[in-house]
Amino acid sequence: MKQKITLKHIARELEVSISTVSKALKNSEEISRDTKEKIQAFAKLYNYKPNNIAISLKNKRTKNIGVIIPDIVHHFFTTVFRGIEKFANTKGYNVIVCVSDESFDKEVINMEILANGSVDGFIMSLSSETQLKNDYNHLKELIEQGIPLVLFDRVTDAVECDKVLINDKDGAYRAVKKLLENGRKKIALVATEDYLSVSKNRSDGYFQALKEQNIKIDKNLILRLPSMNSVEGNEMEEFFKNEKIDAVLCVNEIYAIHGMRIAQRLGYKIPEDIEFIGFTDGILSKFSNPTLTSVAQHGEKMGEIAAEMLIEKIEIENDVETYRTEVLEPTIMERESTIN
Amino acid sequence: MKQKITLKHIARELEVSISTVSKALKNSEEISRDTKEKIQAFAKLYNYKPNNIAISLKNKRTKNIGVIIPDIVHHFFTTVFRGIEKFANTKGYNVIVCVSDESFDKEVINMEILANGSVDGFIMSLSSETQLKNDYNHLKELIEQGIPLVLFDRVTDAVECDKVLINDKDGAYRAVKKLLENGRKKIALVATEDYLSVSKNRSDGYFQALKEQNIKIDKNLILRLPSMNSVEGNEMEEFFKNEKIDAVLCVNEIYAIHGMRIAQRLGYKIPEDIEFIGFTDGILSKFSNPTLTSVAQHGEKMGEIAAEMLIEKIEIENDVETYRTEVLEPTIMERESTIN
DNA sequence: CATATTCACGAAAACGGTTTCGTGTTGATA
DNA sequence: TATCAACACGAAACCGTTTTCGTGAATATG
Repeated sequence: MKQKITLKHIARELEVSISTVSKALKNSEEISRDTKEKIQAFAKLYNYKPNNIAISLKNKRTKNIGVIIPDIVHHFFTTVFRGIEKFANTKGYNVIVCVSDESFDKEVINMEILANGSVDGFIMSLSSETQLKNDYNHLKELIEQGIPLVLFDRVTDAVECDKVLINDKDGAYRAVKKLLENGRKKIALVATEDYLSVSKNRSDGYFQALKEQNIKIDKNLILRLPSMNSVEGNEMEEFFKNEKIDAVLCVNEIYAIHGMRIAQRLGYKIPEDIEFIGFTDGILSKFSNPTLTSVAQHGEKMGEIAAEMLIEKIEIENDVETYRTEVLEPTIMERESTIN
Repeated sequence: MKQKITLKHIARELEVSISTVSKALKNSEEISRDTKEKIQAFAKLYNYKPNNIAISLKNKRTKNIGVIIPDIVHHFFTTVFRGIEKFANTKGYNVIVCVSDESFDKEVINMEILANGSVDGFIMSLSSETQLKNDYNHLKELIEQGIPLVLFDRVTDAVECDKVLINDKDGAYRAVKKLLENGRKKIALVATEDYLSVSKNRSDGYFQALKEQNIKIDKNLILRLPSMNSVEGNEMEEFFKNEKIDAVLCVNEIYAIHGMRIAQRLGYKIPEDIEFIGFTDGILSKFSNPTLTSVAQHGEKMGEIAAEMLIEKIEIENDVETYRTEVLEPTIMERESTIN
C-alpha cells in the first residue's frame, strides 16, 4: 500500500525546503531551471497530487457546492441535478447532495452540517414541510454569514437571494387555454394543497385562463390530493365518476397518468372524450399509453442556470448584494392525450 | 454579515489560550468548571461551530463518501443513491456525487479529483465505456492507496474489492421459467450488447432457462439494441413483425414499454397473445398500460448495503484485506403484462 | 518547613499546503 | 576592491483544529 506523497516527503528526499518544492511545482520564476526540473520529475514519478483539504483550509474555498433537494427519486429533480453537476464540473466544482425528504428538520440539519466549511454555497429547492411551516430562518442565517444561496423551483419571497424557476402560472394558463381552444367546456384541475408554491401557481394559471373566458370556477371540478407522489385511495375514481369532465389539467405526471387509466376504465376515449395535460414532462409522459401532453419544465437548463448564478456569486470578490430571479418559460409538449 | 467565529476569536475575547477553549468545548476534565461554563456560554451565544475542513485535515477523515454513477436521470441509480444517502447520513457521512456519463475518461477524472483527500472512500457503478475497454487501473490504484471501494450492480471480476449486486442471471432465469410455465413457446429476448455485465448476465439466465427445457436458442428471437436508454429506430418494430413471438423478456423497462406499445399497435393483446416481462422495476412498470411485470432489483437495499460495507471498511483500523460480495435476490413483481 | 501531588492552563507541534519576507551567494558595476 | 542587484532558496507564518507535554501555583503530605 503506497501512501500518498506530500510536499514534505519530496522536500526531505531531495534535500530542499518545502517552500522550494511548492514553488517548483507551480513553476515559479524564483526557482532555477535545474531545481524545478528535478522536483517536477520526482513529483511526476511518485504521482504527487496536492491534498484538496489542505488547499481548502488555506484559501477558504472548498470548490464544493451543496445541493439540497426534497427527493432524489424524482425525475424533475434529477434533471435539475444533472444540469447543476454538468455546469459545476466544467468550473471545477464538485457537488454534495443532501436529501431533505420533504422534512424541515432534515433540511436545517443538512444545511448546518455543510455550512461549516464543507461547501462554498448552496443550491436548493424547499421541502414541502418548510413551505408549510413558512419558516426560513435557516436560509436567512446562511445569507447573514455571507454564504451564497440559489433557490430553484420551490422558492419563497421571504428570503432575498438568487432564484430560478419556471413560470408555472403561465404554463398552466397556456395549457388550459389550449383545452378551451379545443372546445372543452368542463376542464378539471387535479392539484395538491396550496402551500406548495408550484401547485398554487399552477392553480392560479388555471383560474386565470377560465376567468378570461368568463367561465365560472366550479369547485366540483377541482380535486386536491394530499400527497405529491402517490395516488393511494380512490378519491380520483370518485371524482371522475361524478363529473361530466371533458378535459383535465394535472399538476404532475403521476396524477395525469393515473387519471388517464381511470378515465379509460370508465369508458372514456382519450383524447376524443376527454383530454389530459400534465406537468413535469418526464419519462412517464413519453412512454404512457396514450402518451401525455405535458408542460415541460426544462429542469436541466434550470440546473445549469442555478449553478452558473451560484458560482458567479462565489467567485465574485465584492459583495454587492444584488440578486437575480430568472424565470424560464415552460414548453407544452403535445402528445396523444390532446387533440393537436 | 457576521463572520464565522473560530477558536482563536473566542480565546482572544476571553483571554485564554486556544487549547483551553478547545478543551472546554469538549468538556475536558482538565478545565475548571468556571472556565468551561464561561467558554461554553460564549460559544453558544456566538453560535460557534467547528470548521469541518480543519477537522478533516487534522484527523485525515473527511466524513464524505464519493459516489460515481453512469447516470443520475435513471430510476435504478437514484434508488441506489437514496439507499446510500440514507445510510450514510445516519452514520454522519455526506455524499459527493459525480456522474461519469458512461464515459471512461470522466470516471477516471472524477475519481482522481475526489481521491486527493476529498472523500474517505468510493461507491461506484462502472460506466459502459469502462466495461467495454476493460481497463480498471484507476480502481486498482485506488485500492493500492488504501482507499476503500465498493462496486455495485455493474461490477467486474478484474478488481478485488467489496461488491454488491443482484443475481441478474437468476432473475432472468426465473422470469423466463415463469413464461414457460405459462405455456409460452417463442420467448424473445431484447437486450443490449454483451459488454455490459448486467445485460450479459440476464441473457445467460434466459439461455439457461431455455436450455433446461431443451428448447433450442433461436437467434431470430433475440434482438440486441445499441443504446441503453433509447429506442430510436425501428428495429423493434421489424423484430415484432417478423416473428411469431408469444412472450418477451426485456433487459430494461424502456425496451419493455416500447415493445408493448408496438405489439399493441400490431394487434397483439397483452397478456393474452403475448406476455412481457421487464427488468428494473421502476416508475414505468407501475404506471404503464398495461402495467408491466418486472424484475425488481432492490436498488435502495443495494445502496444501503454498499454504504454499510464502505463505512465499515473506512472505520475499521486494521487493514486485513478481506472482501465481501453480497448478492441480492431479485423479486418478480407480477402485474398485468403476464398471466398470473 | 520542605517536598510531593494535584490542578488548571498554556505552548507548541501537527495535519499539508501557500505565500511573504529574509538572506547568503554570485556576478556585475563603479 | 567595495558596493549592489539579481538570483535561488529557506524560515516562518498562516488556515482552524486537536493533542501532547510542560509548568506555575495551590494544596497535601511527611
